[in-house]
Amino acid sequence: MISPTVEDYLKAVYKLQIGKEKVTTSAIAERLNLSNASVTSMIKKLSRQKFVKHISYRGVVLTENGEKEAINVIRRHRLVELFLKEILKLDWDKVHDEAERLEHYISDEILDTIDRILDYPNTDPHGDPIPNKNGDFGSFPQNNSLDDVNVGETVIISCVSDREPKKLQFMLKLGLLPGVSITIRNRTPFDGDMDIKVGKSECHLPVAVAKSIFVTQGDEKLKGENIKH
Amino acid sequence: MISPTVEDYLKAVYKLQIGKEKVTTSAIAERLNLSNASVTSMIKKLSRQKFVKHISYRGVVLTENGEKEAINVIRRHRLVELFLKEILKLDWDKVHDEAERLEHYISDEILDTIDRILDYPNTDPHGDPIPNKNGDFGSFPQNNSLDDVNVGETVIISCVSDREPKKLQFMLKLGLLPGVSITIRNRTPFDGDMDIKVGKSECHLPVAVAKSIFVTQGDEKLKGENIKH
DNA sequence: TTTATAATTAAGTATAACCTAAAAATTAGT
DNA sequence: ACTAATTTTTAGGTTATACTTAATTATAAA
Repeated sequence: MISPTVEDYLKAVYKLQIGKEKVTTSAIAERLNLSNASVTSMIKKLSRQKFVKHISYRGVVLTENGEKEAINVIRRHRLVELFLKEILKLDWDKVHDEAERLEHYISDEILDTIDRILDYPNTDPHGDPIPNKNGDFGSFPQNNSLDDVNVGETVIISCVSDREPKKLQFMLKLGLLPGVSITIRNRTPFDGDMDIKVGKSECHLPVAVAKSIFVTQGDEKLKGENIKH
Repeated sequence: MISPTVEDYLKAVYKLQIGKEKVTTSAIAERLNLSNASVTSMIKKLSRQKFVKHISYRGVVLTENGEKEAINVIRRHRLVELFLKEILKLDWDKVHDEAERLEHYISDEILDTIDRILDYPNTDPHGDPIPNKNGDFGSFPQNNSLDDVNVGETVIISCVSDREPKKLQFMLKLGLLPGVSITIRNRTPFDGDMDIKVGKSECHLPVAVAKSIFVTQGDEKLKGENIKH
């Protein structure tokens, strides 16, 4: 069996690996808030178990099997999140932390069931894609950070980063949810904060929040078809 | 925090304590399949944490707090079982094992929610009572083992023991579910097997199964009002 | 009162996951 | 290319949880 801790490492490597070909020890250490030494020794274990390929001093890459396991945890996490939100009506900003625990204890049978109940969804409550049972994510349009969008442009929120309940509550208050269209009105020089239009109202967005919101161009096809709020 | 293992011990003590005033080390050891020595050392730990009162060589009793925690785990277990059966439509004989794991990881908030969704039920899928949030079980009529019922009597199944999927599948096949009325037709001498009438059909019941079925007298009020199959 | 049974203590194993400090390898700056 | 700074690894722990067998001690039964 694969321990919760190992699952967390695999998930971390998977996420850090996106767009790169190697993941460094210190990147993992930083993400999981551990010392480099701890990470090195866990890497050795993961390597022994053939979840990663490790070249000393050169970082790690997930093996095919490691990636399979990582995607599986992500699938469990995101399906559980959506289940908690849609079926149990848990608050948007709370589902992440609950799923973070439960993802390690959901059996395949239960997972299949909630997948069916939710009608095989493609995105979780934050807009992140849910891989299907085979580990395929389907095709999603390119995402940019809202922080990188030019003044005057109109974009659609595709997903928001999920780990900070405080930020999520703030976004919820402003209606900044996946699927929502917004226009950049203005940018404050120096600090990078922005004024945006959401629906009919205007509001001010700290740059830290903008960095946590990912968007697609307004004219592109809406990301995901089953977004439910 | 209270570990899954400790929760299992508390549950075991609680169940063994019913009808007795002390629980012995060996009774716990037998139920959990552990050596007496292991149990003794865990008892010391539980005692330090004030979950049990232990008098050396004389057995243990749950403290008020220990009982509270035990009932809480039982509540989580039974609500999860019912949730899995009623909402996720998991097979009757599978819910016990799944709940055995999940009971340790369900937050209060999620538990409250499933309690509400199930409309504050009183009994789990095997007919066992579910304590409410305050730890009260409500009043349930006296249960006897089907094995103790005389030939000719008609009784209603109140609950069945939940830990043996094989037995549960057998009962399910014969329609022996909580709430169902049965009549004892005949008993085989020596082995104690019985012939019973369930609905319109007659069937033969091994004594081992009869011992796992608990019943109330047919004329008494039906145990629990919210039994759903 | 001896004997059988049950419970406890002693001593140790196994696993999992983490740490600091020191050493070694790599990378960056000049 | 060489030195310095940074990163990674190794060495050598710690802590926590939960289990074991074998030997001892206490209790209960004959």
